[in-house]
Amino acid sequence: MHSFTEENYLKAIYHLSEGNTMAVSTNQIAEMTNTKAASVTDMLKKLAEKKLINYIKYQGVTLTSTGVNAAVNIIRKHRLWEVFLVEKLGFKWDEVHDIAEELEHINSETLINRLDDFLGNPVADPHGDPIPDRSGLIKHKKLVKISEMQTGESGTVSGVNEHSSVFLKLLEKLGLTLGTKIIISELIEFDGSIMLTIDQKTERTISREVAKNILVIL
Amino acid sequence: MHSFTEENYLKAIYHLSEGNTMAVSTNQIAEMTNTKAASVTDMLKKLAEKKLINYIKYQGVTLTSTGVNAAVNIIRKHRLWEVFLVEKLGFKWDEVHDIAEELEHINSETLINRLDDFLGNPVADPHGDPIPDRSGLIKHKKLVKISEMQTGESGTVSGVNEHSSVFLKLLEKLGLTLGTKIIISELIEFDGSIMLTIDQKTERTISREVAKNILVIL
DNA sequence: TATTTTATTTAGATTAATCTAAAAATATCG
DNA sequence: CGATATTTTTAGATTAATCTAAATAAAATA
Ligand SMILES: [Mn+2]
Ligand SMILES: [Mn+2]
Ligand SMILES: [Mn+2]
Ligand SMILES: [Mn+2]
Repeated sequence: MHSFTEENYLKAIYHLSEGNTMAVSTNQIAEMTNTKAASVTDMLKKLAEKKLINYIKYQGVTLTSTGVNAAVNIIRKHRLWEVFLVEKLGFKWDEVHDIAEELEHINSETLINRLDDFLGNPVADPHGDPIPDRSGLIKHKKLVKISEMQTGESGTVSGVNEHSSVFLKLLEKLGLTLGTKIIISELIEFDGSIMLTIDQKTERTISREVAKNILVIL
Repeated sequence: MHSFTEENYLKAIYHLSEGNTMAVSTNQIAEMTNTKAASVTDMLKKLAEKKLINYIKYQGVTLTSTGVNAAVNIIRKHRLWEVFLVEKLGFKWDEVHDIAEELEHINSETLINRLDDFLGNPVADPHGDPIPDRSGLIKHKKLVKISEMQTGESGTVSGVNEHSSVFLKLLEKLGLTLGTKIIISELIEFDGSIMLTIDQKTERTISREVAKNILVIL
């Protein structure tokens, strides 16, 4: 199969491709993988050789369909392990990412499919991100940033754009964990901060910066 | 911490040291790790440098107490993951070793201790091998090979000396899985094979070779 | 468009883990 | 004990992944 390192590059390219249709640049990959551009170029040659990416010198890269499959499979494993850690071992949602970074490289189709069944075939990980099924299919939900909502609109917190432990801990403190129902009560013009009602009870104001990183289903 | 490879060498040295008090030889390690003696020598220098082994040129190696701790911790992880795979994911006892070889290198003290609790702090893995507790303590049971038992003696199958899938599948076919009660009915002088009664019901003959690899508690 | 800045690639080294072949040490046996 | 066989170590290469510094291509800007 692919090496630990190759897998991490594939995953990085996949995440950088999400949303935009553009090719991914060498520097973007270097930043995401904490390496230098020269190292990335070397690896890109190798991945292109293996037909996992489309690579033209100076023009950036896209994943081939084989490459997408490989990346999605790693993401499937990552997210299922995160669910396991939270649901079965009692970890908190801000504690599981680093361990899942290791577990996602364990190689066994049977293992991951049995884990999937054991967990009850979850559709989302502890951060609300969708879990690809065993055929690689991802069911994306229509999510909106709180910062894009209008006064009076309501929704359910269902995802985050920022996965750092500090941010996730903050959301807990604010009572804005997944599943929480919110209603926008006021948009403060002065600094863009947002007043909202949480679970029909608490009234709270959050900064635009925080609002941009919380995703809701309307 | 230690690299994947270093961990595998430590584990190999530990297993080769079990039982005998002698120092372990370069060739033994090479055989166990599927490498060549020259590669082993290189690694031994490195492990000695890190104070994980006592190494004198041409004289073989022993683990230091730091080395033993490291090795025991890997074995703890290996065996707990094996229990998880069998008890929670429904794998059979002959299917889990290779996956556990990968999982044993996942680095998280918290993870493994929570897994331990989740599994109900098992004392033995699916092959009957003892699981070190979080302080590294191993409770060895007094086990006897069937080949060393006398006519009339009885006991409970509680371990194996051979972990290959073919052997484990054979034991299942013979009805000699862990927990099975046996009574020695006759020792066949001609070829050393052994007749025994399984669970007070079935009468069976097994070869000396098979008998040598089944361990019982009297 | 020419110049300057930025991004990317190449060249050349380094480190970890491995190997083969040769040299050196130890063990075995007549 | 000394010759022979075995084991272990050293020497020198190789491969994967990384780096720094220099060269080159592309993009931005004056
Ligand atoms: Mn994650
Ligand atoms: Mn996640
Ligand atoms: Mn095992
Ligand atoms: Mn086992």
